[in-house]
Amino acid sequence: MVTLKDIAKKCGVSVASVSKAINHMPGVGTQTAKKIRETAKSMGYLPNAAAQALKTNRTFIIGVLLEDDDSHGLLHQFFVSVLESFKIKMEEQGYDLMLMNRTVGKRTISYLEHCRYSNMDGVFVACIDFSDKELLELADAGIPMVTIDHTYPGHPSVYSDNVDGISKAVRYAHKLGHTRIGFISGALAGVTNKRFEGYQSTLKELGIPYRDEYYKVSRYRDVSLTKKLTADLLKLPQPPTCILMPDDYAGLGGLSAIREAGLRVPEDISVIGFDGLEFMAHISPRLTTINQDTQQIGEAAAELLLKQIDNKGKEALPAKSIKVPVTLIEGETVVLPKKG
Amino acid sequence: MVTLKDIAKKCGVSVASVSKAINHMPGVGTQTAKKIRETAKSMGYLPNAAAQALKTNRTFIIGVLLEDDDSHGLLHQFFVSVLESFKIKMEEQGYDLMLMNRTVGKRTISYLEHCRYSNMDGVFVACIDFSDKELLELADAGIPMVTIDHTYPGHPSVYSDNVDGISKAVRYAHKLGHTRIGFISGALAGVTNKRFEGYQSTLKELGIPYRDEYYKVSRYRDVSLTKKLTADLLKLPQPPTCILMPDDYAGLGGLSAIREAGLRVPEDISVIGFDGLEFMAHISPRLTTINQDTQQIGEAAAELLLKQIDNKGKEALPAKSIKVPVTLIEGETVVLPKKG
DNA sequence: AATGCTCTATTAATCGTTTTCGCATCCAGT
DNA sequence: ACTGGATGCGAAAACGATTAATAGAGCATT
Repeated sequence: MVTLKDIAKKCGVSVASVSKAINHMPGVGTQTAKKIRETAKSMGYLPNAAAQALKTNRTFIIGVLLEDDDSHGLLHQFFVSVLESFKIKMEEQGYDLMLMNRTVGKRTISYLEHCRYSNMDGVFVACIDFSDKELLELADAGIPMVTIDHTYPGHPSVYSDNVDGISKAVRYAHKLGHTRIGFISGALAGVTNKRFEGYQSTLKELGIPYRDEYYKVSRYRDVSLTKKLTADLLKLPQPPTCILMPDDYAGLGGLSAIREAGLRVPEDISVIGFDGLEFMAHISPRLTTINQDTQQIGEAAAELLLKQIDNKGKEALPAKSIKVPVTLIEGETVVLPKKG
Repeated sequence: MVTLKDIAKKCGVSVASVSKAINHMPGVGTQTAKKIRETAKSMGYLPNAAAQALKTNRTFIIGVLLEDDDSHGLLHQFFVSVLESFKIKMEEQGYDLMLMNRTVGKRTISYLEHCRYSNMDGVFVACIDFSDKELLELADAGIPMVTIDHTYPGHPSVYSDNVDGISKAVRYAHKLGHTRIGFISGALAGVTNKRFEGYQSTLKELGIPYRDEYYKVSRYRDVSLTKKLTADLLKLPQPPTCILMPDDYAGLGGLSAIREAGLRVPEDISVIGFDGLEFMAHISPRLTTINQDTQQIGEAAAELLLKQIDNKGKEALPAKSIKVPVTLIEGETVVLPKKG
């Protein structure tokens, strides 16, 4: 392994000069600096991250927290898409992404401990259960952090315009003639509340009375629960003609319940999803859904996190959050309702 | 931040003793050691990873290479599932996973450089293009490495029993009465060759003549190319009655081509996928497919990598690889062929 | 010629650990 | 009482980098 010392010896200068030359710091002659940099390159020098971290207290490591209830965060298409975009942006700035966890070598540690142990410069959080004690602890630790879909006091976050998303869905269904619009939401949380708000307010705006039996609480990405709740909706004496799903993936359960009830989508029942997962475009019928702009979300998250990191130590930033607009993707699952 | 020094001061002992006590090394009295460990815990001591890495030359960081042609490795369900399982196993042993990349801070570096810079203890590689120059460079660097689906000389790997997988598919189709069995494979590579081998040999065994026009080369996960090739197969004067797809995801393209040709699955054409992706179980018709045991693959990969890491410096291991059995998941996409 | 200034380059301290080595101390065995 | 081997502990040298302080050289100004 080539170290500063090796380069120093070869160039006949001190280690300090080499360090300065390589980092483009003042205090080294132009000629010397050039020569140093050249030999460094020719020797294939690479700084030692550990040594740098130890000395500078900066690791350029970002922790990624993608936990799900069933610990399958990485399988969550939506979050992974956001992560991809986040990753690209962060890498441009020289950061590495490390997956966080609660077990470092047999014994269990907390997220915060893992964070401190690895000396992470910041944390990216996208998950389901934001009320987790460990997350709160992490949020309180003063480590730069950005969250998706949920805001912790003192930290910035990025989220889709959920109110508008559901509103767009309801309006679209209404435009095509639906008035009996059911809504199966995810578990109760910030995002869900916003969506419910959009649901209620848009119904009101359109002059459609809110019917409590048309609203069900499922869980995000839970296919079987969503399937069951969809079946329940279909059993109502006067079932909805259009159903909004918690998300595309859970929506698969909804579609399956409808099939099993002997009904067809969209001829008998219309369905609208949420997320805009890639693979949904390839299955039949193509799901009409509210698309979350994962690329923009990821980039915004990166930006906010970088800003926080740069600002560390100075007065706290006003923790600005960013709301990302959503769009409706017109698929094949919404048509005029049958007369009934 | 609590350091060994702080603990030493509080306990009235030397830093050396503290270090030894905490690491359960001999050379410290039982009493002293106990006291040291207790105060360490009470002070909330956590070792500094950078310092440890610098001193010991071990980082407990594993690089994860999940690149795809279109750089969407994380979106690849199959690989991500394997990664999940790998991750759990590695974390148990105290390792952290870091996503690898080619850009660290503006300038582009190679995988190998990234690896060296961060001082990774090992690398997990799962991707498509194994002939990438940079990968070869990485494989030659003598860093512990494990690959999925491809074997580099000198390194262990884990892969599904691809020969048997396709063989199972062909046999299953044959058992249900198919003799015109088409095969759309992924791009030519190790895995594909194995599968083709299984295809040919099983046909032969069953006494079905191999027909070149029934074999097409697509690319893994490529929906639109697979769609086109499926359409081509259907246009044959005597099209196959059952088609094996490169993988479940690409298979969506196949299904879509069949629909667009005005045919139905499975009534008109039977289809068999490969992978056993989770979400496939939720769409209709449920895809009959060859399931890869992602959990076992991930665990095996972890095991092999750990063994290599432990063995570092000693004589090279015989680079044992592991073949993981596959199973056929009976879905709804294969039935008796129509007479024709 | 003395003074002051700018520039370059070096010395040395430091980050938090691990680990080798040496010095006491203590006890058993003679 | 003396030797010899454990045993417990500390001093100090690394690991590879950054950075403040410092010293020397060169040049211009008075």
